[in-house]
Amino acid sequence: MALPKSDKTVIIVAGPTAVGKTAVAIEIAKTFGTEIISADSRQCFKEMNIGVARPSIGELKAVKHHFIATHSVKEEVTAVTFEQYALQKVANLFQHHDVVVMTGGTGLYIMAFCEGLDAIPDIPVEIRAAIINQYEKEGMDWLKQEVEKKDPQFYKEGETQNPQRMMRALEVMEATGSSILDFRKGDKKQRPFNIKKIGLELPKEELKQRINARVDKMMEAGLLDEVKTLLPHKNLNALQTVGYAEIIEFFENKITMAKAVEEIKIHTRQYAKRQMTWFKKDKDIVWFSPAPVELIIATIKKELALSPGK
RNA sequence: GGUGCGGUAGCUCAGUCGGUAGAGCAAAGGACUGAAAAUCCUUGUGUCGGCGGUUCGAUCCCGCCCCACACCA
Repeated sequence: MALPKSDKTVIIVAGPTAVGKTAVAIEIAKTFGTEIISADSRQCFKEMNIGVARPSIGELKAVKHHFIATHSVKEEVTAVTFEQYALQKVANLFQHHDVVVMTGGTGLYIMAFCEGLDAIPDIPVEIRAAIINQYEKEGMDWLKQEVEKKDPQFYKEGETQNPQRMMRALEVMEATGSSILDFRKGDKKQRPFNIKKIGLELPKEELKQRINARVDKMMEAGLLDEVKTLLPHKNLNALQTVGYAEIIEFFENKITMAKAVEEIKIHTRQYAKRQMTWFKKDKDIVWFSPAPVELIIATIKKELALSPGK
């Protein structure tokens, strides 16, 4: 590609939950006198704080963060929302900074930012609602029949056991008349800036202990109260979240509090593993231990000095 | 001490009218293009409490013992 090389760089700090991304990102941002964009599908909600491990007030003050507590759980936030938000934000920040830091654990959001998503027309809300409604009433068999009938290609190649993917395929077909497969070009967009990706990882046992400790701290910090105020919204997508779903079950007397806490720990571990599976596939990521930060920063500085365009 | 009910996968439990056993959860691995902290896929595992007896064959039937729980004393 003959695109002119940019002297602007986004440093992305990825990794599993509870590995210590926030602290590292803040140190990097301080080093470069810049700001942070959070790539987290749950920390963007202003009603969710304790349970999503939002950075502390002190941390947020130390370095300006974006996409934190910017949206309401009542809004629909997706990977596309993030892609647009982050591209806009980065463009603004580059007016005064050469480096911007992005950190977060939502792999799809980071991918959307770095490579873009294939353009698919917006789906009218009525179509989506009707499909969800009917799926809830008639179940997977109905969904499969519909997709098999209307988008046989997807039925052959897609994940026919996965209701979310099947409903997505169906809504695209019904709204556009074309298969979602035809929209998936899979080509990666070029961004007008450089991207450096670093990953943070810890030995499994150590991460487990950090997760356990963090969950206990969340309980002490008042997770129960936070979830209680969100009970009226329990069906919203934002509330389908580790740490919230389990406490909701407790409030509904389905499980004990001890059980809820135990399940949060387990589900957080499973989530961390899924994150690692995603990020390990990305060969652009250079992996580090979260400590010492100095090593990470020294490596970044060296790379930036070598990087073309400046 | 007596009676009852149990002891089966890491956990909760199902099952075998006698032919060496299975679900859910957990665990391990994976996928992922507009719900992604979501959703989905794949895969183990067992001296079936112990010792005897009956039987061609016992985890299943019988006896004794051990352990847990409940009730009665």
